[in-house]
Amino acid sequence: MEDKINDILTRGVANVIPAKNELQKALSSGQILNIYLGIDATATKIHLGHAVPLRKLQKLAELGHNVTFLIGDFTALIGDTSDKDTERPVLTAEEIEENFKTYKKQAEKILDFSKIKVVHNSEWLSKLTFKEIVELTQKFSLGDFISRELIKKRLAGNGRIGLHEVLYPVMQGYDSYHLDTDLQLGGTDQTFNMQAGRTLQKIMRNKESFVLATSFLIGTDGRKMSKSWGNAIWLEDAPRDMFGKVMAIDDEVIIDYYTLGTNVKLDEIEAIKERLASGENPIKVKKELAFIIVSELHDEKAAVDAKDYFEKTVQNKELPEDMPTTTLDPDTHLEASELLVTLGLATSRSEAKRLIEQGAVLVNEELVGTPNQEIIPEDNMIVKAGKRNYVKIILK
RNA sequence: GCCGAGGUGACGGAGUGGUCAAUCGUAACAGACUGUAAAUCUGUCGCCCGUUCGGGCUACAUAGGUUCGAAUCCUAUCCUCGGCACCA
Repeated sequence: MEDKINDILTRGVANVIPAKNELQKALSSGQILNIYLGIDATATKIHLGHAVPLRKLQKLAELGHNVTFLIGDFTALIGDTSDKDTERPVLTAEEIEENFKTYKKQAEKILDFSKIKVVHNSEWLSKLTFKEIVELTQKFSLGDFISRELIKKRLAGNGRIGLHEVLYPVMQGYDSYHLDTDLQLGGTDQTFNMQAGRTLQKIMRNKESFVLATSFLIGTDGRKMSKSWGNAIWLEDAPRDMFGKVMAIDDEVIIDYYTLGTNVKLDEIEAIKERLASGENPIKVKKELAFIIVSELHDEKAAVDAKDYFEKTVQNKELPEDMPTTTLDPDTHLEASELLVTLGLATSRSEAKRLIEQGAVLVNEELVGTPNQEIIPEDNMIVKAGKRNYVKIILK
């Protein structure tokens, strides 16, 4: 119990407001807390970084707290046409449900929804009257809003700030009030908005509540893991891809991945840190990490296969046993460049030509020298273009 | 509505009459190297054709036009952004 609380309070935590030890007291008191985490209703894909607060939510649910998963469908329902940057189309209620279904399928790898209540904030936000909204806005100060770094920058430049943007923290704060929240979770980018909930709980209920902001996970290229950078490990990545992506991370972030991306116990992670510090080859540790991540998000069998595949194809440069096959007529005599296109190893003949000229194409382990070299297909002939793409030819 | 800026390849962003299939960065791909699918280095990065070297086609919001020649100039249209105005 104490261990679990300690884990919740330290692992991947960027900030606890008002203070870590206060939250610890609340969590240890035996009291059942109202806890929630909100997501954008447009979200459909989850990556390992998104999963950080989800893991925390799950652990809190396991401790028996009253945990709510909130779908922020209200802004998606009213649309946000003035804010073109974020491309928020108006979604119908059906689309929102559809989105959540895809989201949930992935989130279930981490969350046990039988322990977690799901709500939509349109349920209460759409019912607020203008009078109520005005009263709510009175409780916030514009100064706080514009003193944020990002807003300041936009004000200083000629970036435009829509008035409605001021209302987002207000809405989020009202969510928190409506759920009578004791603790709100979110990524550290949500800290400001989450604090609005504290503000309202204090003013309207005279109740102290907590905000726990989780850290970002570094992506496979060293920058913050993000949808738009293309450096994310997605929960739905196929096991072999996932394994490979983990292997591609910088050695320096191995411990971050253990901490933020797995459920490995903190003291075990300490031991791993020791091993790395003592000069153990990082690739070994990284392989263990990749194995754990794949096991947790898929299953152990998939992890065994992915590890095996990685060792064979990447480390030993062997050909995999189960490579894609294409059936060809024995009479098809094609030029090498054409063959690559028909096999789907290149999208155009120009590309095929380039690959051949770069020495990337092997037929039965033999280098193909020129693009117009004629290839006579044989049964079980293996055509390889680059390190990772191969096709086995089967004759009709 | 008015004024201003602008719409270029996956993205960011140069180019403002020929030397532009279009600088550069990122991403991607290939090769070398490596404990790794990392990093680094090198190369490639519209399509099609002929073995180097070239040739052709399609492209710089859309449609026309000027010109021997346009991503670059003109006209119209559509769209984006910012400011101002209007809002009975």
